Amino acid sequence: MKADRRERLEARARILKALGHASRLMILEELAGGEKCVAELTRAVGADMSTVSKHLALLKAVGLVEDRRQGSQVFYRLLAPCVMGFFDCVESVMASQVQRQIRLVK
Amino acid sequence: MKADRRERLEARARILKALGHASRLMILEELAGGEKCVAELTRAVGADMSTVSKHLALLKAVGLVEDRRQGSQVFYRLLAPCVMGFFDCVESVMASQVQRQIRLVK
DNA sequence: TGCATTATTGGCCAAATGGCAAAGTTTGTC
DNA sequence: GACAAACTTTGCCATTTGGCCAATAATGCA
Repeated sequence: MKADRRERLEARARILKALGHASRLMILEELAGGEKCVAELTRAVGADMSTVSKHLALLKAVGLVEDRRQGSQVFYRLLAPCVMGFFDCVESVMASQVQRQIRLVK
Repeated sequence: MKADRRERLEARARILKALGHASRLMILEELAGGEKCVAELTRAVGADMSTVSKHLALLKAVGLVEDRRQGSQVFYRLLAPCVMGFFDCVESVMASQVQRQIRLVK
């Protein structure tokens, strides 16, 4: 079915879209080093806590992180460490982009 | 430097963001099978050609694809086949999401 | 119970995104 | 040059996004 493919692609797109923001990437990088509470992540990102909380809600909604309440704090942890492996590929895209720019200048 | 990290993350985010759309994923999937002209991609995506052209411009801007004019046609090809490897990871996120839903129902 | 701490939610606004239609560009053909 | 074909760009519009602030939970402690 054609609509079937669409749906699968949209599900994938939702997850990849969640990765398409610098603050969320920073959060994931932090979480790659172990679980952290919202306050810690807020400090790392450098935005309002409400903003960070929304980013976390989004990451959770797509299944990239999980949360755990402990007392008055909420700890988040990375559910899909494999996403960290994306970066090598992304870096290579960035690098070849630089090469192309150089070629254009020459 | 702190701003340095931000910048790197934003560069990464731009590329990942470009992957966060079903139509663009479909385009990339098509291109994974070899270069294709805009008309072919338009047919595959099922949107207006102008819309597809914009998606292609975006993918090109972030360095994921390259274009080549041949006569009146423009052919696009995938520059970073490694992005296709993301999907396994993304699928695993989707799968564990389903598992979590099932756990909630039980 | 009252109050502080930690986090989430709702309200609001500016900016970005994605879509089609119409106009413009480039190439090939007559 | 005129016309068609293949794309791209521009214009416009509706929707989404991301940010802060203020208000609302939820927990811990005196």
